[in-house]
Amino acid sequence: MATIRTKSKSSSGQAQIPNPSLSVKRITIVEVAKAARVGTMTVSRALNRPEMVSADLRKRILKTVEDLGYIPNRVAGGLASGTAKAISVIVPTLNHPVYVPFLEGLYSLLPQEGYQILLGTNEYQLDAEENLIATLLGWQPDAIVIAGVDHSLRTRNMLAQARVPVIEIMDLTEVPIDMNIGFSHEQVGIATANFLADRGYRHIAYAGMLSQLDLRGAKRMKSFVTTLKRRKLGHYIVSNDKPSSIGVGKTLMVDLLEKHPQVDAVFFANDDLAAGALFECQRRKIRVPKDIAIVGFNDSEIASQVNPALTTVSTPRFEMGRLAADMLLRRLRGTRVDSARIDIGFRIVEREST
Amino acid sequence: MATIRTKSKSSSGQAQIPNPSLSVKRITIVEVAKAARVGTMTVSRALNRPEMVSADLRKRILKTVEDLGYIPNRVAGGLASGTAKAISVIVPTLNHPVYVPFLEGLYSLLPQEGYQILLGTNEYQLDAEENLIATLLGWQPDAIVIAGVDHSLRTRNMLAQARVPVIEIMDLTEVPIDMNIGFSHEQVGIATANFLADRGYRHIAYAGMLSQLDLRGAKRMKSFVTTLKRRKLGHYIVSNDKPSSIGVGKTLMVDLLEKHPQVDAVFFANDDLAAGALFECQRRKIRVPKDIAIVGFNDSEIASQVNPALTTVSTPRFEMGRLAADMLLRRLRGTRVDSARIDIGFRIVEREST
DNA sequence: TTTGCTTATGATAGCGTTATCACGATTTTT
DNA sequence: AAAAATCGTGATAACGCTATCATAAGCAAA
Repeated sequence: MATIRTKSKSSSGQAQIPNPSLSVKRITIVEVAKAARVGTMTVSRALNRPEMVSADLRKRILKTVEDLGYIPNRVAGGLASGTAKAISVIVPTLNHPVYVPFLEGLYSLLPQEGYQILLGTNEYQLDAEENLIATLLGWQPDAIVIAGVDHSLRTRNMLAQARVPVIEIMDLTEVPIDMNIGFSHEQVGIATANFLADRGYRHIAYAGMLSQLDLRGAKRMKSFVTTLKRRKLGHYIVSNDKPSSIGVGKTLMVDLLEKHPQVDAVFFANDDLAAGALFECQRRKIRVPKDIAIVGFNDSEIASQVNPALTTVSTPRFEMGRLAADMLLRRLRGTRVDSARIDIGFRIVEREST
Repeated sequence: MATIRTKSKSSSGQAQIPNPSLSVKRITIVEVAKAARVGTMTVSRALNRPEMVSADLRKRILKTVEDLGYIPNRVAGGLASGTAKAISVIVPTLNHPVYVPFLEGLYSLLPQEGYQILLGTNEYQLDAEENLIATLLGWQPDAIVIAGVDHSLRTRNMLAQARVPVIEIMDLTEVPIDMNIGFSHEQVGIATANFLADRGYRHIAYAGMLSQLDLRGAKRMKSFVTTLKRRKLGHYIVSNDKPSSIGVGKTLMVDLLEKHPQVDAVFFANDDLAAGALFECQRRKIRVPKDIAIVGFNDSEIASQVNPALTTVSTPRFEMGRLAADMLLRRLRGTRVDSARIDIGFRIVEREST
């Protein structure tokens, strides 16, 4: 099937906007002040602390601002005030269902308080993280949000020296750099192992990425396996180091069935993987949960919609983002934040796949 | 199933970082210059245009920078140079499978060239778009990327007056503000209608959101229906104004089967909706494509993985992002960009659901 | 040798805001 | 009525960097 493009004149001529260097001078606060016959400070106040300016003057200034189409230069304002009204956010990747809901949680609160989010992704490379943080710190953010609690020493130092609120999310640590919101991945592994063992499964596998690529998954895997061992049950591991996706879930399932045909339950590193595995079972007419039970992780939408619906571990990602934003805002307002470390918990959601 | 939290001391005491206002003075370029016994300009050059500084001096300066842990203040630099090295990006929402791959395309090129992405979402509200743009323009971005080609007059004016490269994406228009990369949603509607009609389907439906919430979907729907009419085929529409998701796909399918039981093919506004509908068919033992054919839109991963795999319209989202980034970078480097409007096309991918 | 041309470095003046202090004009208190 | 406090406004000096011009040193050309 060939790519379809519009038949007619597909691409028109030159770009229409002239060279910016020739452009007319932008309107600054000085122009506004002149036009409104006041000082620049009064304009600044009318915009930022309206209650400090008398009602009629404020009205006049706001009208002038509107008429001239003045847009305050945040870069200049940031330099002058020392606070750029920006918050740096570092996540491993956007290409994973976990981080988007978390970001939406942040976006649901921060912009309306005037904060711009500066998003950086390190694509799971720990060394890239250091550069990324240096870059993001250069914007003089008012706070930093970073996924995970396992950072290089240099990263920790840079973050601590930034002398700015830092919040580590998605995982828990006993020694946060500053604030920390998340849940215990070790506990997830234990709970899931017990859940499956209690339901009578005897040959239980973990499937996901390992090592650097999914540090938190590795934590779940470790405690999952330890728990199974303690309960003297068969345990198996299949892994794949490609970025997580439905297709990789299929591969993992194929792999698992080949290597360990006796397996009767699998805990996947996330719901996409679990769904991919489920689809593969459908194709092979393997009955879920009768022949094999599947447990996902995150409670993404897909988990509740497939047939059979997936048992999974519900993690409050949106809420984590919102709570993180809320804690930061309170901290930035100067309010004391009394718990620097919040265990937001998780829940096993039992559906039809176990 | 109760939420599980770590048993022990769940939240520890106070945040560890002291009040920023008490903090020691940050290291600036002046400190570096003093320590390296050079002028500030030489430090600036050593960092930004290393070829302008003699090799030994450069080495000394870079070592000093390293020793002191100096991080250049981009806000100050941006103010001084007039270019903040930032690019504003406006998308409707993150909560939709289309925008993330597009953003990844941008992220695959812009940060490595030193540009920070300033991301804003308007959650589909056109009036929010104006505020958002004003906010983002305040950062003096070097360029602006915006999803869609249908903007309010005010928005168009603000963008044009910003005197900065603007690139509209995801859709095509004859009158771009500046640059434009996308494909024709009208053509998608026509092509899909013809595709289904040619395969013998006679009672064909469109299912998706309508109106403001999905302007581009509405364009597809319109030309889809027009084409069906021209071919004298039955056409039906079901819609729902909740944000698109797998669950909504199920609802739409339920709705459709109830209102128009004679339907034999459906074109969904995206793959998530289509997948949700497919899952509902599975539950009801409706055979796809025998009883009803399903076509999705976007070629997201889920489309190729479900059973039966979904026929869908492949849209190059990542590539669109990458191409947009590439065009912007060339423009920012001063190179002439010879086509201001690119029709990137689409492809119907036939799989098992038709 | 003198002149001119590079090249490497530094001094200085902004960039567009906001913090701060100062100053009248009011209002309140004594 | 005088003194004190409060309020609204503006002048000015940063904020930390880079553009620009000036200068010194080195070297080639005349």
